[in-house]
Order: sequence, then structure tokens, then C-alpha cells
Amino acid sequence: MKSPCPQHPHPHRLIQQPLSDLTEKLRQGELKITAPRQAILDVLRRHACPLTTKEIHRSLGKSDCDLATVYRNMHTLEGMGLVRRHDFGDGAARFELSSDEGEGHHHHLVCTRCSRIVELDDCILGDFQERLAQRHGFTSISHRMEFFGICPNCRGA
Amino acid sequence: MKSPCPQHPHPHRLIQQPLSDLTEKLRQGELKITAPRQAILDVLRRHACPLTTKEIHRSLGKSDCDLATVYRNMHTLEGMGLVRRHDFGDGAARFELSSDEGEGHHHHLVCTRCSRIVELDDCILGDFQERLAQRHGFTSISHRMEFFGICPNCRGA
DNA sequence: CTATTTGCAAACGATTTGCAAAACA
DNA sequence: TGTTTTGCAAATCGTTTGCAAATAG
Repeated sequence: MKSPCPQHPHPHRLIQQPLSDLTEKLRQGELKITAPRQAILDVLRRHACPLTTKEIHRSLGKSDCDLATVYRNMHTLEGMGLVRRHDFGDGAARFELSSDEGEGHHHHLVCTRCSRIVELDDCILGDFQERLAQRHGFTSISHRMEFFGICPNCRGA
Repeated sequence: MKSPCPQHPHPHRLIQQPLSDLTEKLRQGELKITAPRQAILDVLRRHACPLTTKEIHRSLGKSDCDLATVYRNMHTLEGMGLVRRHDFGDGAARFELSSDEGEGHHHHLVCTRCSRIVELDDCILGDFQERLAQRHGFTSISHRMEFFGICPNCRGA
């Protein structure tokens, strides 16, 4: 899988939470507001699709920091629900800012040739997942789901 | 996530394809019939849930082989559709024999505490996936999906 | 001032690979 | 015998971690 986040983001998904809001969330999470953290959030803020840790690291301009710091922060931010982790099966975790008030999550349709990513609408698994949990007596249920295929461009259509 | 494949397999899922059938499939795939390959298939055959490469390796009795050989073979076998790869998000790929004539695939419900794995019935995504593909002009579409939760035992119910 | 966070380098775990020897067809 | 497969060891890649120095509040 090649590099992600096409140069043509999906406008309807562009999350324009002001950086100040994100900073505020850090504060609420009792996290210190450091340059690396702000920079990471800022990078995510201006991207419409999930980024690899390494990509985030590369995108940090000025306030560059160690790659390990990015990893540590992705952990922390995921833990407090500020970012969402995705796994496209290529061995590198990808992260996306959680849409504003963490309600509906969504999934992706990934082109296996060019890595174009289509952000899908809200997840359709809600009911099914609930029934599943009940049927098997599971609690705290969640899921992971992504779609793969070949996009119109790559098919040469 | 701890060790997988509970001691209580799900009987309705126990695939009892005779080893000879699997061997035959190797032959059709123009693969040489080697001790490691037979042993790997035999291990998978007698397990009702996905196994890690390392677990497969451990389970090989007599005809032990190098771990690298297992990795190489899992690749090959996956390539020819004899086994199916699953990703439970813990960094280790898991493999399962494809159910007999590779028709309906299925997914899993994994306990995040004890790693118990419930094999779910045939996938419900068929239609949805098709519509998705059409809507976005994608071809060769596929997906990855797993459910996670806490099983009745672990919840202490 | 004190707990948190960072940089750096080393450690890790899963997986892959190069190459010569061994095994199938 | 010719090609595929294996063993072994070394290499890769994403990610994690220990520790002392830097920093936010």
C-alpha cells in the first residue's frame, strides 16, 4: 500500500474544529499542553483522512519532535478519545481526529492500488452489533471494519 | 490479548475436511507436497478457530519446521485460497482453513479479556458491500470486520 | 517545585529475505 | 535432474521502553 491521504480530501469530512477547542480538550483531559501535542492535533485537523504515525511525524513542521513522542501521544490521545485508530491491514496504524462530539464513528473504503481513501457515512452496524452482543452475552462490544477495492481511477475506467 | 483457540471449540464449525482432500488441493495448486505443508494443514484442520503463525508452529509435532517456513507457507496457502487470514488487531495474523468450497466467509467475536473466540455465522455485509462498490465505482471489493467485547465468563456474570 | 513529557538510543516482536543445501516430481 | 522448498541467520519495519534532561502548571 502506498502513501495515503490523497491531495483531494473529502470536503464534507474536513473537520474544522478550531485548534483552540482541541487544546481545551487536552486541558480537560488533564494533559499538559505541549508543542508536540498541539502540532500533532493541528496536523490531524487539516487532514481529511487517517494518517500514519510516520506521516504525522513528517507533517510536523516547525515544532518537530521525536517519532517516539508521536507514538506516545497517539496512544494518549486515543485513550482520551480525541483521535480514532484505524487499521488498513498494512501494518501501520492510522489516526484521525474523532468527529466532533464522538458520536457516530465511520469506516473507510480503501483503494488497494493507489491507497485512495473514501470516508464512508456513519456506521450501519449499530443494531446488528447490539443483537450480536445480546445473543452471545457479550458486553462492551465494539468492532473494526474496513472495505477494500480498486477505485475508478486505478481500474482505468 | 492472551492465547487464542479455547479448549472448547465450536463443534458446528469444526472443519473435518480429510487431510487427503487438502493435499489434493495442494496438488491442484501445483504446489509440492512437503512434510511442513501437510503438517500445517493438519494443525489447522483440527482447530476450530484462527491460529497465530507462532501457534501453528508450536503445534507442529513431529514434522517440525522453521518458523520462517510456516510464514512462507501461510502466504502461499492464503494466496491459493486454502486458508483465510484474520486480524484481531493485536499485531499477529491468524489463520483458519477456508470453509469447504470457499463460498461464505464469516467473522469473529473476540473477548478482549480471555481471547475466547466466537465464530459467527455467514457475513451479513454482502448486499451492503455491493451497493457500496457501485456507489463509489469500486471493483474487486472486499472487507475486513471483527467484533470485540467481554464474554460472559470474564464479565463474571 | 514537582509531576509530566520529551529526546535518544536500545529493545522488541512479527514478518521477510538471501543464500546454499535438501527435497519433491 | 531441474525446480521448488527449506533451514538458518541476518535484516526490516512498526512500535515500545528505560532513563536522564527539559518543561508545563
